[in-house]
Amino acid sequence: MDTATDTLDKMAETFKLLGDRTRLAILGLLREKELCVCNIVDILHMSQPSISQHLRKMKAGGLVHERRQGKWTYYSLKVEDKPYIQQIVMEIPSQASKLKELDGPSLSTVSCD
Amino acid sequence: MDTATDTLDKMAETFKLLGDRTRLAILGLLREKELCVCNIVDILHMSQPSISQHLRKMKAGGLVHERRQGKWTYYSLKVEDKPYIQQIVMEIPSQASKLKELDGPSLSTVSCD
DNA sequence: TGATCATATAATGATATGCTAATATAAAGA
DNA sequence: TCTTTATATTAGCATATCATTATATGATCA
Repeated sequence: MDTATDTLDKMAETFKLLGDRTRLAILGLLREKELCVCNIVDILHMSQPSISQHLRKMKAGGLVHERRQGKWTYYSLKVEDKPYIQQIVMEIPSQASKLKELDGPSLSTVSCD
Repeated sequence: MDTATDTLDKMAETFKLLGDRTRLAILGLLREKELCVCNIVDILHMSQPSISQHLRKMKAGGLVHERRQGKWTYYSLKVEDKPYIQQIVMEIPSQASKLKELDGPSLSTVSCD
């Protein structure tokens, strides 16, 4: 296996991470702001283990950064050092509307498309 | 499902296509020039059905264009209309060295990394 | 210390993916 | 027409992936 082969495999692994609707949605959310696991669970209406596993994979793949604070684990994008990945994350349709309730008064205003 | 959801799914499908080592290699080859199936089979040392199936998927996903001429089917990139995909294809490590034998005198010079 | 909250991990099952082997199609030439 | 060449398609199998269920860890607080 030469260097180009290694790079090809690494690229493929990264795109596998991006080839999932839920993970793209998470990246779209993290583009707006750092979030804890429970925020993402609430917003995407998915189970906690499922979100946790997606985040673990993306962390292993170097796409997100983890920060622990008390009971919470906060995740944020880690794409500054990866120009073409950053480009891709910018292309994800905005998830900003789903973040509204985090700033607003009530969870009852969550949009459920 | 809203429009953003559709787009998210489409993006995920595209990245699934890119999340395979063989398909990335094929795209890297097609970046250099249009190729027929048998060329790709020879260069990548993979079975004809496997390559054919990968090409079919990429054609379905709109990444490549098919042109039939006589016994041969030629494939080429179809990414001009997709800026961020085009960007990605440019990032694929060069496969140009593997194309040498197509211009050179003998197949015995094929590089097999 | 015991209870609760936030998150992680493990086990399981269903579906998806990629390769191979075998066969089908279709064009070109003898 | 028969054969060869190039490609496509199908079926089968092994592995990978994703969601769920159940359980574990670890921090906070009464």
